Amino acid sequence: MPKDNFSTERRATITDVAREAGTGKTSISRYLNGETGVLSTDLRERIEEAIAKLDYRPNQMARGLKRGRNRLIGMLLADLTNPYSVEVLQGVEAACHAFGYMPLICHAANEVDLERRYLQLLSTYRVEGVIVNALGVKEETLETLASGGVPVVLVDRSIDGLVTDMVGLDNTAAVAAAIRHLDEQGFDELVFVVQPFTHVSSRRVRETAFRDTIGALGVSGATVVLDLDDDKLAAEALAGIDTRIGENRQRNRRIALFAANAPVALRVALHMKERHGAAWQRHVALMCIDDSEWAELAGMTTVRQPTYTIGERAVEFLHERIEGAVMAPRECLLPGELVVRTSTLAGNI
Amino acid sequence: MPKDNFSTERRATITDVAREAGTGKTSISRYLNGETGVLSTDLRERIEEAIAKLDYRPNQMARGLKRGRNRLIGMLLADLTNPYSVEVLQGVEAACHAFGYMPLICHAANEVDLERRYLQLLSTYRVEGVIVNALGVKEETLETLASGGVPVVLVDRSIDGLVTDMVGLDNTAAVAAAIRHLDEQGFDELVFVVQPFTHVSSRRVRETAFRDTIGALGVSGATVVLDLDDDKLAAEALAGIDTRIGENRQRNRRIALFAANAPVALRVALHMKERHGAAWQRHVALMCIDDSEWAELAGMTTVRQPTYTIGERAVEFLHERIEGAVMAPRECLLPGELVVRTSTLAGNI
DNA sequence: CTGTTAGCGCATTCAG
DNA sequence: CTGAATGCGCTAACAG
Repeated sequence: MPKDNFSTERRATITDVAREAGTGKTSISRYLNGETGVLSTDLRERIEEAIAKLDYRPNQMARGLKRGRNRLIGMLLADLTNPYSVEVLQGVEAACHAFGYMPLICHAANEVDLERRYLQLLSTYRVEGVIVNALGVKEETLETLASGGVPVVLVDRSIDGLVTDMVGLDNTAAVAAAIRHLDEQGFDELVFVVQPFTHVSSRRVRETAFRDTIGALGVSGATVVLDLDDDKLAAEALAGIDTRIGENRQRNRRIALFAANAPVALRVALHMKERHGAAWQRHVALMCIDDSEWAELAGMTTVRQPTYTIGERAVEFLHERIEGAVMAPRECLLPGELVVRTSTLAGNI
Repeated sequence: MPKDNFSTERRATITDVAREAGTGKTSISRYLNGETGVLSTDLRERIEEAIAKLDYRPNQMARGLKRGRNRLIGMLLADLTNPYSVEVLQGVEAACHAFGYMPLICHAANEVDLERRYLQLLSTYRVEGVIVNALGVKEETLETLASGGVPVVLVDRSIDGLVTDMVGLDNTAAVAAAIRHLDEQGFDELVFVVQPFTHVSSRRVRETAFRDTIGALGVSGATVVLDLDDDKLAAEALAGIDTRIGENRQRNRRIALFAANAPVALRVALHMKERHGAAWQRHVALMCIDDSEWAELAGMTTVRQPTYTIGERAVEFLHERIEGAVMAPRECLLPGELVVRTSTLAGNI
């Protein structure tokens, strides 16, 4: 407990400190801003004492008001439930610290309305920039921010009609690598399982890459859309997968399921377990993009995204823009890493 | 895009709006604060027009500076990697919205230093209250906040020497229920696996409850400390568990592992898988507190915490304090729910 | 019903 | 080297 902190209610202000130190506010301000060497040793000591005694902390709000910059940046996340988001977040946080920013984290919980509300809120807090990983915000919503001089960098997905910096996985390469692996392991038929993808660029790119790659490789396969938010549709999709598996079995063809991300993979896995029991992995091969914590436990092959780096890079881009860099929008596509586990190994199925 | 938003750089201020609407700032302020009915229809319309035209957004910072309250509350999380945290967070967010707060989320990534830094940062941003789920912050650190008039509510764990509102799981009851279940299923020996628990109250309580309950029930058992941050120590602990399993096997006694939380359970599960192969669950029964997403996939029995409610309740408590409620510190212990899955069923092992 | 005035806590000229 | 004065955007008295 700070000595005799009698001022139990109001926090000390710069004025209090100045009075306590027997000087003017300016000197305190100078001290705070590290304009050291410009202050006599004597004065500096008095200031330090006063600050300690009063347990003074400069008010960032007031500071921001004056300077016009509050070191706040917004981070809009579509879904913290997805480990991907948390991992990216860690990179963002680390980088923020390095640059002296404070991230204002907004979790939209997959609700488009919330996304819009948060974006507005962020703008009222005058964040200096925004990192967006959103589900459905429209170009216009972000555009008003951007045209207000607030830099925006997109993570994982781009947004139609909006040209800004963006950083994410090199989906095309990742999908191709995955399929090549599956092909090498001798699977005859691939099923790509993905959430409704028309409005989410990364899903769209993955799906396209899937079709392109199997086409190029001459592997047979199809896309199945799995809507995790609609039980009825989901059930149908899963049933469809079951039939497909059955057919291929009969014809003695080896089939592999390729989930577009971890949530999809989990849903599929749960279904397969329900259908085939605890040993479901002996019946069907499953792999996915995103290396979630249970992947190792399930022995599931995945493509690991460089999530941490993605977060860092996003902040770097943002920082440059905040500092006034003016250049054409950049797109940073980082490579994924194929993590082969038993689920897709030739001998296993 | 807002009409002729020429002011591409500076955001419009209340003064701009006043000028545009041909009135004074006060009226604008009144309009913003919903003091409607106090404004003539004509004036109100002009204000609305001006606001729309200028795409004006009140500056929360300035607002907070004046009012002395910025509607910001801090949320300090020890570890977002733990699904528990994310779930609590969702409750917090929902409640914040209901009350009109904006949560400033700080993720300490299990680093005590970061926790302290964040707490300081929060105080410089003049948050109106703080919700803390921390690993190692000391009583003093929080005390300076609390004595500065900033309400604090603790989540999941209490802190020695600090008396504040706290909300979490009823650990004692949860552990007892779990052990009763294990006992009913005929396990002869229980091993409680927990991270170093001396400094984390919830772990301590769980461990005590474990010993008390097996004592009362006359079940044999022991506690094993598993330090997830120290590979060497962890390996030893896991080896210890292995021996224990071996011994009990020889004597034909049925043994069950009870992990104190999800991260511990995952670590144990991975080890068992490595040791006994994919069918490890046929060799050893494992259950834990925290119902993570992979628990269902692994068919693992758990105690599900009312995470969402915990988050909500925390905000409610905080809100009351912020509104000035003065009363003795409260402790809100919510009941867990035993989720029985195959991992601990009598016939399974 | 409406506008004027005076700060909130701080950083920044500009004079000593 | 130091301090007094000014204003950031906004709200809250206080007058009209």
